[in-house]
Amino acid sequence: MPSPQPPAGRPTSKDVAKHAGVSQSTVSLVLADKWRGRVSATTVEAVRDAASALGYRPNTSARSLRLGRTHTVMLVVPVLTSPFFGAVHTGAAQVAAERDFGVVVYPTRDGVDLTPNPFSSAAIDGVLASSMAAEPLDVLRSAGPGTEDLPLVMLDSEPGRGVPTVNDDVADGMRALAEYLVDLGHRRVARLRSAVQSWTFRARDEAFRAALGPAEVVAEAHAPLTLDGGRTAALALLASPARPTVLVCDDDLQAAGAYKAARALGRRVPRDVSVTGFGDLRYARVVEPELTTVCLPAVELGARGMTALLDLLDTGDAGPDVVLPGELLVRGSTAPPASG
Amino acid sequence: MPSPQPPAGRPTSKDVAKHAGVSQSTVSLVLADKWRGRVSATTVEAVRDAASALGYRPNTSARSLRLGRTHTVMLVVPVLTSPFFGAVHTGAAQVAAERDFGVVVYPTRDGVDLTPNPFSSAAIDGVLASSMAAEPLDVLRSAGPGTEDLPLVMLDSEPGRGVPTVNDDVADGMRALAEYLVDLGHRRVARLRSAVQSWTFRARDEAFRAALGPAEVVAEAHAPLTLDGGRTAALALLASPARPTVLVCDDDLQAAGAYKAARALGRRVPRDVSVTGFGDLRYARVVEPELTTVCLPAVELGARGMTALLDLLDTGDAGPDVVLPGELLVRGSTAPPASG
DNA sequence: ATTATTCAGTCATACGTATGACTCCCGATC
DNA sequence: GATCGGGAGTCATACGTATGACTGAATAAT
Repeated sequence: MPSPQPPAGRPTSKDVAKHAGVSQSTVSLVLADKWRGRVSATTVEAVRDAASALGYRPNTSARSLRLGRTHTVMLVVPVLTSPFFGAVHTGAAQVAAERDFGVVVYPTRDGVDLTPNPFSSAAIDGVLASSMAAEPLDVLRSAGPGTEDLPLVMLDSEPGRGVPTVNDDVADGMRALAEYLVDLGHRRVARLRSAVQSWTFRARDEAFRAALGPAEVVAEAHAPLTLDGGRTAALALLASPARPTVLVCDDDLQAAGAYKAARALGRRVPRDVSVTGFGDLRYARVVEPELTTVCLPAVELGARGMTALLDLLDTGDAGPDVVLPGELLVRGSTAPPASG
Repeated sequence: MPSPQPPAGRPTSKDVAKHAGVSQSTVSLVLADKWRGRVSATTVEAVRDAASALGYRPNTSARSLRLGRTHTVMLVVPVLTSPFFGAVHTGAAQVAAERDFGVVVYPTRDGVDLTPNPFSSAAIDGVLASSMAAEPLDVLRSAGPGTEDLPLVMLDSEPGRGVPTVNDDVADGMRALAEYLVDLGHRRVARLRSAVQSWTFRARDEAFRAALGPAEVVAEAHAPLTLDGGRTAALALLASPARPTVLVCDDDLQAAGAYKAARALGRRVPRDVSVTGFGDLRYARVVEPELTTVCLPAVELGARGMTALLDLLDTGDAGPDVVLPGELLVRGSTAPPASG
């Protein structure tokens, strides 16, 4: 006949208390490091010993219930398969882990908006949202009651709209790129832009055009940030009667597609036409010739964004908007234009 | 003088109860769909109306505390920046969302093992772990007390060790690849393998060798699954005195590196040397010529894995081990060996 | 010697939900 | 007329934690 099992589930603070010969409150105090002036050093020691002896880990649900905070935030990204957003996630997750926060990632599937409502199933203290198609505030508002005032930090979004932002300095990168191309001698530029018209893409384009000086954009197309999107659009641009000498893409993967278009048309990169990308996570160095591109600090973007969000949660202030510098990486896909 | 604010936080089941003129229990019963035989149809209606009128969403922490289950699982992957694991995540997240589970992702950083203990900060009902360097069971055991018996499903791990698995049929893909290469006329094969020696890589290699027939592996190297890892190792393999006519890589990114090595040595792909990859998420079609590779159904892998895990949680049974077919995709990087 | 202060803890309660045990009422059965 | 059965709900409690209010003893100040 089996003796009545002691529960033997995960140990609770009560178990620790019993083991250390104190009350549950004391355990809680000690483990929350709020015992100064309330508990003696020897008791603190005893509680700590008991806790580690039993392998005690506080119950997250109970703590969340009590404190009204879940210690979990949501990261909103367009897709999960992009190395760029993977890197953003990496940076964000690292900071979150250091500050003992969990991260749940929600993919918007590239513009398809938030359905089903992701906030319904997860208990979230805040949101770190990166470049979305719709206005972030609208998105949150439409996500159901109780979410309007969820603390929010935006990545790569327009500053100064009442939401803290952490951005790449896309403008600076594009400016450097424009100046470099002009110096090479390019005057007729084709632009292969993103199909989705979010702020960050508009900002890039404006900065680029503003820095073109003697050169001008003679052809332009919009396409998804994919290999095939880039290839198809580039096919048209390269055949443009305006005869652009360089193709400036909004994304490295688009640029890789442009390579294929150029090849299909019998044009050599960079001899017959130069190509540039944007982003530089993985693709830029895979292709041949390696791609001249603007490198964005994706890991740091995620890290700084998460830092701002957690600061916002802890202190009510996310700190000043952050702008991280991009960097122009000159590689093999750009050359002076073919004469003529 | 401000009137004493009604709390005005998120509405609770008690608020719904008051609004509907019933007790909190009744609300709970109705919303959990357990009212049959206990609540009349009209009351059910009233409760539902009140709930949606107030925008009530149950408090996840309280529910978790009460039920002892968090409705959250952890997905363990080597890295976050890989399109392959991004796709696994996509599939897993989708299934989880459908069954109202949250997913938190934990990256092991490619073999660096689980530190700090990820299970301490998150409250988790189960783990879906994909190809890790260490034995999964050891990893879980070492993750601290209380985690040894966490429900677990493994992706791409050896079946029959007491843990439910969901695998790609890597063996079949490799067999098809070997036969294809032999048919092309290749006899001297170089193998560029993963640096980490987990089961899935061993299984691939064994299947490949077993199907080689008249051909044989004349050179072999281990390297990280990166561009530079592939390039460096391929440089040595291609210079091997055994003069392999084809380079079979464990990963598409490695294969892209091999392209660069070949180019550096003045060898053309596929005229002078054929190259094959493995995985096929994004990189395989970016490179030129496009890569002959074995395509793995990453999204479905994640989806089936999550399905198995949630079944395990719900019914105590994960169902039979799953094996998903891989597919040989013949593209431009393979050709008959150069004569001689 | 009395009062005030500090120290070292404990008590009790609340967070929001889910559920077994209970009550009450009305119609049917014996 | 007394008993039963079941329909329609409510009550009370537990989950594990955190914390403001309290207590008792010892020490310091007056």
